[in-house]
Amino acid sequence: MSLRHAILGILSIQPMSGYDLKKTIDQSVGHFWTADQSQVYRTLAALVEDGLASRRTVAQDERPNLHLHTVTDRGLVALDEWLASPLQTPPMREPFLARLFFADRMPPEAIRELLDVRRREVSEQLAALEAIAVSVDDADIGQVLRLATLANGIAHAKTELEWLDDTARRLERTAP
Amino acid sequence: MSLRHAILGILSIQPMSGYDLKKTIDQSVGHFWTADQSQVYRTLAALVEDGLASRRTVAQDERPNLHLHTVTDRGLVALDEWLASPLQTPPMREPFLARLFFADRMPPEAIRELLDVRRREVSEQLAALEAIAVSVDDADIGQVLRLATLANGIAHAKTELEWLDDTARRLERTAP
DNA sequence: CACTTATATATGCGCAGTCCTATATAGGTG
DNA sequence: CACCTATATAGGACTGCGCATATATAAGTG
Repeated sequence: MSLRHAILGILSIQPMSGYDLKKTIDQSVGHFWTADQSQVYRTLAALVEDGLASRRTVAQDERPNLHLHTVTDRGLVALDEWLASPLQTPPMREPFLARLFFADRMPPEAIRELLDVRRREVSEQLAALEAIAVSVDDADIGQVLRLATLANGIAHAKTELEWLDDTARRLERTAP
Repeated sequence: MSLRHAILGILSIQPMSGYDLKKTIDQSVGHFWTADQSQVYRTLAALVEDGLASRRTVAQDERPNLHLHTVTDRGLVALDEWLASPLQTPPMREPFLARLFFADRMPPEAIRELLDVRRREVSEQLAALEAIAVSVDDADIGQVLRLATLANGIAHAKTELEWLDDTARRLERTAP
């Protein structure tokens, strides 16, 4: 649904090829959005088709040609409409919690292991986020907002780790 | 992917009709999973097709007939295999953060409003979760795990609210 | 020369899920 | 009697997306 809009947003800051767009998504907004490579190209094609972006083939000497994508005026309007449109909370779907909910079918040590694996994953995520985050003084609104999205991921990762500790403790107190 | 398994899990606790299953999903696991009604029926049909569940038509006097679904032995095996299988973290997708990331295209008061709307939504979610949560002493492992999934939602909701406060404060300090 | 890697774009296949609509039974309400 | 609500099941159309694969250019490596 809003990969379209995320792409419009990125292209509105910096026109680029599908290839660079995929890399930008992974690097700059990867902490709150992911996109399959083929889906990026498909979505770009759809945006051009709908007149929200335009493409210009750029010949390169030492690399294959690329399509440079730029947001059109109509694209900017669509982007701003999306930004101003009512928030619709996406359907909750937490596969890890789904497992935990039914995990009492497994022996206690398997449950502990499940929590441990989760802890390792979240720890890695947290480390990756903290490696990106930099404190900025004298920031403009855009920088503050972008940093806030990072801070969001960091805060939730820390909460998840605390909750894992708490849950593991409760389990130890319960398991025989 | 794991609606199949969530359904197997629920049916392993209590055999029921598709209709009741949909209600159970909304009420009991709604804080970490949602499912469309038609998808519930389709998934049930697929489970029966694959021999993981069986259905028995139950005639009712004062209501339409229903299909009572029970997990088969093979279904229980599939459920346990899923529980023991490696966790695969789902792709990150946070539409709200996506918006916030590009929100500096909007005037400051629209950004404030975006944060406020989010705060109201999360507050409601938190209230709903806290209304369900009950403290239980003398709980078995299953109860501890089920409560933990609730506690997870509550912890993250609180974190989100704190982060919203923090972000709003930073914005006030930045905006002219 | 064959192979691998990076750059760059794109299609085919198929699944899971959403939205909408249809169908049927039965009780309650105006 | 018409209408609404709850119970109960299900199909059609469509979308977004993931995975695999194909294609092409060019540089570097063994």
